[in-house]
Amino acid sequence: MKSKLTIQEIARLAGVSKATVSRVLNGRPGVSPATRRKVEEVISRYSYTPNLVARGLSLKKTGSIGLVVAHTAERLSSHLFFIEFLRGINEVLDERGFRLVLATAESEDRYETSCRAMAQGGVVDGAVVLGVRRNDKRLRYFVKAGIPTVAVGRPLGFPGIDYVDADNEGGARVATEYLLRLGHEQILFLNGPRDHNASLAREKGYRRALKALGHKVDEGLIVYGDFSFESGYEAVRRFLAKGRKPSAVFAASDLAAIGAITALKEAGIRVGTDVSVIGFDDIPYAHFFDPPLTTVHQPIHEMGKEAGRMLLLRLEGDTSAERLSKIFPTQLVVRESTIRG
Amino acid sequence: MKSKLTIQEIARLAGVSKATVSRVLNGRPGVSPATRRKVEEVISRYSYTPNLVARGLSLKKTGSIGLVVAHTAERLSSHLFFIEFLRGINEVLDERGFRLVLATAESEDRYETSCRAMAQGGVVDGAVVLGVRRNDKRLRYFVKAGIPTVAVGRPLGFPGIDYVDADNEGGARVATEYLLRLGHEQILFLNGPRDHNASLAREKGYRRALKALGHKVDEGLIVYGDFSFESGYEAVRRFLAKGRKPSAVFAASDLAAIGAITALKEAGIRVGTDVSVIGFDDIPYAHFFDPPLTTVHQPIHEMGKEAGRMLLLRLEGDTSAERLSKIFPTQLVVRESTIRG
DNA sequence: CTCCTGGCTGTAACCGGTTTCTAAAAAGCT
DNA sequence: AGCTTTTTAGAAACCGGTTACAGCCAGGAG
Repeated sequence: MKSKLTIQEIARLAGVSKATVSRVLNGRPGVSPATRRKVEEVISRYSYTPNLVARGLSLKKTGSIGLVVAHTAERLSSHLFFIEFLRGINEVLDERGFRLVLATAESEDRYETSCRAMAQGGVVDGAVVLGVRRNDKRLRYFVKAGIPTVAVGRPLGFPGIDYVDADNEGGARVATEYLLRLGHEQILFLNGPRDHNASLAREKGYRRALKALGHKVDEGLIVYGDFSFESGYEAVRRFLAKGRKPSAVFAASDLAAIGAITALKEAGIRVGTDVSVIGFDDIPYAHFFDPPLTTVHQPIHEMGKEAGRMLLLRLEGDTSAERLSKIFPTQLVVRESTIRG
Repeated sequence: MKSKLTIQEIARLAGVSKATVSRVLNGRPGVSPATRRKVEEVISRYSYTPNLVARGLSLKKTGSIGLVVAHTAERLSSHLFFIEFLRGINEVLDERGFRLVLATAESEDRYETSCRAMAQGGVVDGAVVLGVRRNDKRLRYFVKAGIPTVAVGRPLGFPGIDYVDADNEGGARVATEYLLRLGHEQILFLNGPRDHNASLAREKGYRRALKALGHKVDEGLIVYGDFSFESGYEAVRRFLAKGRKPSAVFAASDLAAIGAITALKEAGIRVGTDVSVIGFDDIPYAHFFDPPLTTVHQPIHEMGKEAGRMLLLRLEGDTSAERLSKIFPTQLVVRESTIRG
């Protein structure tokens, strides 16, 4: 069994003290060129790497960032969001040597304990919280622990927290207006969960569009779900079962839109001809669907990168009280699930 | 600014020593009920949580598991694999209080340094490596550092490493035989990268099926790609450009299969009628495609859970030299991208 | 030649926990 | 009551780094 090399051991082998080795490792001044070379030689010969946990304890910096993502159970839509976001943020953080630590769980309570451990246990220097909700408990933990945090989605109730968000309201509004201009009157809105901040913003956009174009809001056309395929599917089935038939469907996620399309197809209704459907997210598969899905695009990858940049800024000492935030524009991508205008 | 609570501080507040607080925290014996209650009271009043980094240094256990995943650039197929796998393994690990730390990068060299830091820096107790290749460098790092590691995919060249894998060979064989029985003669095989172990196994299955049913292998029908949509799309275009027309396509990933279908459609070839296409993976969207994709299903979620269990076993002291491994059966899921038999 | 300055290096304290060892106190036994 | 055994609790060492501080030595100025 190889006993791990310690800085002490390297010091002994190089005939110097721990302090000197540490200085060499961190490129600090105060070491003569000759000694430096000698130590470096030993380090590379034994291919020594310092123990990051010990360093972390000493510096009170771990080099890890927590990525907190809602219990993932069956939420494919958030999955795709997650993966794109992950790629974006990792790109930025990895460049600076930060690692990502995941906090994600299926059940609410486990979720909470792992969040708490992460926030208070000092295992992360910063955190990114995905899919913030009203009065988000997870966010509260990080704030209380004094850990720099970036929220993805507007963190209502946390005035000091930096965030990135997509222009959910604008996107929903543009999509709804587009449907209205196509001549649709009855637009079924399949929203996400009631307490999800993004849902609120999208609903606002939906309502605004109707008002702006002089329509009344029919509350019976607004349905809440959880962004999933099933929730879209079931909502449309229930709607049809009541004997009503939507002229258009606007879903707050692509997955729910696909669910809706599936239900419509089953009922013999032709999507893109008899009825229009618009989704939200523009997941990478949206243009492979049958029919290719018209949807509201969010620049998720960019949002991930920006979240990473904000966090780095804070970690590298930007103590300005100024709250950082960036809202990314969304864009309607017209494909074939909407009727031709 | 709140100065973080330390065990020292709690000890002072409770009027005992650090050692006693530590014993209470870890439920160790040797503390009288009265003292224990007193300490617990203080802990909960100040809602103190021990610093996990310090604990990690002392115990030489961090409670973190590294999840190493190939540079994700544009590999959507692996993304979906990744997310499903993640859910599975997290389910098992979270239950035991382990965190997941990601090592993933876009560029090869960054990837390597972050892997090395993870392996040698003592930040993880164990590791899971996804998508192993021939002579995998990443795997080597972990082995050298003596960190328990589970590979996903058969780790050729690492006889001692535990692994989970899908029955790639069997799956490919069954799919190919199915196509042959449908009467297809010219089966274009869109494989993954040459050095990917899963690719090798799938190719073996493809060849075996042909031999078993008395067909010759036409080497010109085997093409290597990278599992991506584009690679499937381009491969089929090139094939068609040569004036050849496949009677069936078997792709080593669903994404590549979709790419192939797209190229075929563009050429006016009807999939499921003129030609059959089979994918591999059964990504969650496979049945939404047009046409719904016939594919080889892998129980990714289960594989994730099993990888987690293996790792836990090792971490909890199973030092048996016996190599652990589990091969999960794959299953052909027939939908509508193959012609009716 | 002495003194001062500045560069190099080592010692020791510290980060916040765990654990071994030992002393004191309490309990058990005759 | 006196002695042994057991329980309880604290002191101190340790995990593997970083860093403040102090000492040493060489070179330059006076």
